[in-house]
Parts: sequence; structure tokens; C-alpha cells
Amino acid sequence: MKNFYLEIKHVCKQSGARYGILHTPHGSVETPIFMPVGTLATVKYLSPEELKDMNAGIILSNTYHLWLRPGEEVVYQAGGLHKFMNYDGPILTDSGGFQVFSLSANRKISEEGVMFRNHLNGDKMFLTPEKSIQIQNKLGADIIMSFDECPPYPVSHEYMKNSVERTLRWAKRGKEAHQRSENQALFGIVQGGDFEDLRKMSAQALVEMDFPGYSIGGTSIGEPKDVMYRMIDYSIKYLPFDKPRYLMGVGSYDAIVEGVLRGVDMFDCVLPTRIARHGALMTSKGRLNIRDKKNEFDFTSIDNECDCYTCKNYTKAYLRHLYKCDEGFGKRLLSIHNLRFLIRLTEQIREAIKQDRFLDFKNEFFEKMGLNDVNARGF
RNA sequence: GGAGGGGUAGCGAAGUGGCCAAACGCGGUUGACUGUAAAUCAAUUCUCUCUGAGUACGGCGGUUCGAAUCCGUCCUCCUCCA
Repeated sequence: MKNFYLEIKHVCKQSGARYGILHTPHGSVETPIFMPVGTLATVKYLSPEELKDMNAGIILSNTYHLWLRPGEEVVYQAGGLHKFMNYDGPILTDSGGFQVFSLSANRKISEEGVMFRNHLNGDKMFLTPEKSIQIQNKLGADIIMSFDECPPYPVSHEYMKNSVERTLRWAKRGKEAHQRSENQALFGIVQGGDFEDLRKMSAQALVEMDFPGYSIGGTSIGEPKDVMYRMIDYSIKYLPFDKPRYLMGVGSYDAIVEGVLRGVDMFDCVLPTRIARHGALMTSKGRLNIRDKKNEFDFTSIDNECDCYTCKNYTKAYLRHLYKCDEGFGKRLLSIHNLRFLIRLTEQIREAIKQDRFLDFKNEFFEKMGLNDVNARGF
């Protein structure tokens, strides 16, 4: 499609990491990019204006959730997701595939699709690759996802092989059902867990089908970090250079840096917003739990290196107070900070790539964050 | 003045002879959270020289092998009647 493509502007001579511009029907964004998640057509607690202010480029929404409420027909008649939620930047929708994993207690997977009971009232629902694409066509995001199975980690080679093969057939079916390929970019999703041969098979088969972009799925579901990085390597080596690569569900700052090093262009994650609502913050000195008593009389900002609205205007003592009183404004301020932290991180990453010093940047960053052990939990 | 009902850990509130350092909720302290079933979940919350010991269920004194639980007495709070 003409109005969707990745323009690779620079490859870091030091690291091989890439800087680019992703063109979409709703504007262009720089990559590598971190995309905030707004499952129910809203990034929880934040307005579109606030997202713009923090330089958020693409935001996510979710097929499964919008299918249940308010229903894709409502969004369609509203004029599509952009109009419905008043966000004129690029939007990406996930296919509902991840819910097959996260709601796994109530589901049954077959060749045709997935039978499951929804989380709202237990109604039986049946989602297929075609149905997922049809819903996403109606929602109208700029980037949409194939309907995949995201098997848990770990799982046997046999199970994973069957799953990957089925997910490939689902990708093909979804691609054939896609009615709006001129203005919605459908991504294929590489699966295969920690098995190199299956990642290879998955990636090569998807490339054969020729998608405008490729996602790497099945990561950040409980596996150790070094395994996650291996999964990325196993996948990316078989993906075309000129197409965007999207690492799904990854949003810890160390994994973003490691992902970029391996050639990832796009990241999304609920982590910054969810942990913000729970009082945990990403800072240039590592993790901070705002609830802790040590912040009671601390009248400094969360992070003196941060340029976000929250850090410019509010103290830890005040934010702790709002948190302990369960005030929505506190969740909003903390969400703004964490999102801006990751977005600013990607800005720094892009700058370092352009300057051919991304490896130096990575080493300095890990040093600063105290992340010497690859599996240490920076976040 | 009379009748009745209460006083349990920071607060509320169960328990009414041994399984009670005392359920449960709130509050407090801390941890977790990765394509959002998440304003959620978990741990911890009398003291200490802590796989044990010491104090503790309004105060004091009894009964009993054993009391937050039974008896006496005092203090105190609430409701109703005068």
C-alpha cells in the first residue's frame, strides 16, 4: 500500500540499529517508537491532548474489547476509531489473539477459530481470523494485526509446531478476508516460542505471504529476558530489512533498548500505564514506588531529568498523597510520567542511532540503571 | 434515682472455658505488575535475644489443671424510664 511504509533514514554504524520514519494514513512517526496502549479506545486516565503533548505517536486499541463494548458497529457509525475517540494520529489495533492467551481459562481453540466465554457475563463467543479482520476493518485503525494464538511459555515443541502452523493458516485466511488493504496495514505475527526452527518457519512463511509489516509475538509472557532476546533474534533474521518490525507487549526500558539493538522498530506495552496506576514509576535512577513512606516529606519531583508535565509541576509528597487517597488525578499524573519516560527514552535512542553511538548509549544507560545482569529486573 | 445493653489489637467488629496473639473489614508498611478481565494482586501489621518466649481482650481480685470467655467488685460509655 502506498500510504503505509517504513522509510529507513539511518542505520547506526556502531550497532546496526535503525532509525526511520513510518508513514501511515494518519501521519508519519519516527521509529523506533513506543506506543501507549488504550485498550478500550482510551489510554486510561489520559486525554488525546495529553498524549500529543508527550509526543506519543501511535496508540493501540483492542479488537476483542471493542467488539464486546461498544461493538464495532458503534465505532463504525461514529466514523471510525479516530473520530470516535478523537485521536487523529495513527492507531493500531490488536487482533484479540492475546486475549486467547490471557483469557485462556475459558477457551477452546480449533482450526476454525476460538470458542470462549467473555469476561463480562460469560456469554459464549466465537472469534475467527476472518471475524477479527472484519471487526478491525470496521474499527478503521491504520495498522491491524493478524489473529494469532499466543501459546504460554514454556510449551512443548510439538504443541508449538501445531500452533505456529495453525497461526500461519489463520494469517493467510485473515489476509484474504482483509477488505481495506489500501488504507489499513495488516501485520503478520511471528510465533514459535524459544524454538529457532519454528521462529524461522513462522517468519519465512509470513514473508512469503508478503505483509506490509511483521510483529514478533509470544514474548514478555513470563520467560526470562535472555530468552526473550533470543526469540527476537530467531525472528528478525528472517524478516525483510525494509519492513517495520513490531515487538508486541514489550515495554520495560531495558527490553526496549535490547530490542532496538536487535532491529525492532515498534513497541507497545501496558506496563507504564498499569504500574503508574499502581504507584510504580520509571525514573532515570530506576524504579520508584510513590506510595513508600520515604516520599512522605519529599518535595522534589519524581525524576529531575524528566521533562514531563508531572515532573515540571508536582512533588513526590503530593503524588504520594494523591495515590494514598486513591485520587484519579494522581493516576493520571503518574501515567503521564511513565509514558513520557518511555517516549523520551525512544527519542534519546533515535538520537543516538543518528549519531552512530547507540552501543555507547546502551552501555551508558544500563550502567546508569544498574542493569548489569541481563535478567535483572529493571522493569 | 430505676431498668437494660456495652467496654476486644491504630479504628470498626467477631469470638463467650482449652484448637485465641484472638476471624473479618478498614487503616499502616512493603513487594509485584510487560500485544490491559488490573483504581489489581500478594506479603506483612503487640514486643523481644523470634522454628522460642513475654505481655495482652476496661481495672483489681477470685473460681479452674486451664479464663477474652465463669464469679465478685470498681471504673466507664450508651439507650430508655423518673
